[in-house]
Amino acid sequence: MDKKKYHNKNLKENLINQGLHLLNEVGYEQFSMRKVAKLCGVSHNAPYRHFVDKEDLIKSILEKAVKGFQDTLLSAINTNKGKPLEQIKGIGINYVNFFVRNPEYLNLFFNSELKGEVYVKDKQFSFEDAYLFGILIDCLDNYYDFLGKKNEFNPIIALEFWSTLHGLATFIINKKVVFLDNYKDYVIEIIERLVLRLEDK
Amino acid sequence: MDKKKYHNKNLKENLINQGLHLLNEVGYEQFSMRKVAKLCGVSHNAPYRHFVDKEDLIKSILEKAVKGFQDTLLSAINTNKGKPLEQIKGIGINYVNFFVRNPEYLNLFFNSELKGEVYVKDKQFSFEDAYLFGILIDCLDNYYDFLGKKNEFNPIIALEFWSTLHGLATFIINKKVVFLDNYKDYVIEIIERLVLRLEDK
DNA sequence: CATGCAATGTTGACGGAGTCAACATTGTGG
DNA sequence: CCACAATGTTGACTCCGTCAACATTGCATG
Repeated sequence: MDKKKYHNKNLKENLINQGLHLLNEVGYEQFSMRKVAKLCGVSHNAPYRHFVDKEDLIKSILEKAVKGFQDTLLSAINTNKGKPLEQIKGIGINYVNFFVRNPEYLNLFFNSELKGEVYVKDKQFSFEDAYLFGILIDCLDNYYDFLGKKNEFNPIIALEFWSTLHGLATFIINKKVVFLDNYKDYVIEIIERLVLRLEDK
Repeated sequence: MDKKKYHNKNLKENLINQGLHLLNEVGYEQFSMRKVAKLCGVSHNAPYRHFVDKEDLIKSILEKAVKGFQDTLLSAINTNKGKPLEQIKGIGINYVNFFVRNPEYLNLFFNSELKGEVYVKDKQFSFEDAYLFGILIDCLDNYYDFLGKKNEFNPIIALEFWSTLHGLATFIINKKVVFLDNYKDYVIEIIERLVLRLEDK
């Protein structure tokens, strides 16, 4: 084919895709610019024509990975249309599941900046990354609307909900908590405790 | 002094201390075996007489760092003797504060294994790392005792409490949530919401 | 169509890193 | 006192990120 061509035409996209695979396979520590270049059948310096440095490439890889994350959350919404409570539970479960299946991303998503768009600006605080939590917050907001008390929605509730999911995912991935049978049941239990409180106050 | 001596007598301890400082100053990414060796005024291979590899040295550094973490939590207990509720709140605040002041440790503590001693073994799940959460769980257990319903203590409550704190710390450190004024007030608010539920059920 | 420049890719080099092997020094127990 | 284990040094190897110099390609402009 055109494998031997000097100009690749879409090397940039290739680097991102191969980089994504490499990251999943060997993890962040073993990830290297030169390995990605080799996977693309290109010299060790070719990537530098498309990314200013390693961090830049990784950032692009993460943007793609985040899309997968968002799809996971959105699927919980789409399979529970008209049932906002079920949507919330589904998002919680899928949030944890995603990181259990892709543990490498847990740190990468939250350590680097990605796109730092402000999502919600409250009088108390602001959520700084629409990519990562926009869906969850919209969903909670929607639930309050469903309950007929839209104006009672307090962003701090979203923050607490989100924090709990995230901590839980962290501990499960790193085996700080080991569930003796399927962990999903306990994730659901915690989510239900959280949801219960949403109604209360 | 005895700087020039061939045998250092306590190089191992020195490597851990200098390594701790280096880790705090330059972060995990920039941390290197050779830099630590240089800080100790020793050849680049001397550390290998005391640690089998880089991971081994870092593990030792973390064991020391965890002691600082535990001290932070214990201070909340000691300054609130006889007031278990205040102890819990204090632990929550100090937990978040510790990682805000030492953001490097957030990932290091929870990604590597440290000492994987099982702390609580329940019929549902087990907490696998006494170092990291033993104090918090004891404190919650103690609070239930104080309330006169010791047998109602459900480990899943500890898991939820702990997860929330951890997620919160993660988001604050990585600026996913930016508090417009002092973040501590909001941490307290979330902790109080958590504590409130401890009494309920 | 020619040509010249920007975009893209290659080669080579550099220093920093982890770690292995061979060697040097020291401290200690018999 | 001496042999051996413990500890430290030197040098080498490979991998890595990245810079500089050079090569090739494709496209726009005349």
